[in-house]
Amino acid sequence: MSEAEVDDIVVILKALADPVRLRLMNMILNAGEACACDLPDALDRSQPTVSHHLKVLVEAGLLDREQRGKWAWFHVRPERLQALGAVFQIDS
Amino acid sequence: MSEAEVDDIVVILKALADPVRLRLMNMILNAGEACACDLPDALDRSQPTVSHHLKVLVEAGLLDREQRGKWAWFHVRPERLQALGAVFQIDS
DNA sequence: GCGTGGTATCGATAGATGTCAATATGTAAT
DNA sequence: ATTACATATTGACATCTATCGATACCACGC
Repeated sequence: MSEAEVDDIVVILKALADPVRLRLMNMILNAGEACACDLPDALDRSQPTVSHHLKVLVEAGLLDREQRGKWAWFHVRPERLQALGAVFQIDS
Repeated sequence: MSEAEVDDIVVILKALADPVRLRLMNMILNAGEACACDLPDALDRSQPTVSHHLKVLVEAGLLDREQRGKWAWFHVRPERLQALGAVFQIDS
């Protein structure tokens, strides 16, 4: 594992290693997509806090952001999760 | 995903979400086992720092500690890594 | 028991992080 | 343009964390 690869995987892991963000990922995976407007209530966090967590996940490459009218919708990027799996299975 | 399950997975993710600990896991996975005595040099960190990181990994259930004479040896607990995989593949 | 060497814990410190209130920015309808 | 509402950014704060030096705690051989 190169130093760059370690750093990249750490970005993914840090993004997931928070209860709010893990629940976000789980919800969006299960639903297929989610509107930011529903998330503060669903997570019992303020709107700025949710916005912050969404940004972390997008910057880690784990979520895609799509603007629909005034609403922001988010999807999981599965290939980014697979990068995680590759580290801990049959690999060097 | 229950709240307890989220918290448990977050413990695993937090444990892995550090470059030193990720390299530790990778090294021990590849070698099968590792002696604590070799790790400060291998990771370019002080002995207390490495000891701290090993403790975090053991407490997350990711490593087993085995005392052999004066030396401490560590193994990966693969079932704990599989718990991670279960979250992000075919699951609820 | 005593000394030696490996490992863990303590204390301190600098930097990162989660949270929210306040505010700014964006988007669309009127 | 103006209003309304969805989202992002800023600023501040408390908490957590990675790190190391100093020190304590083992396990063994003598």
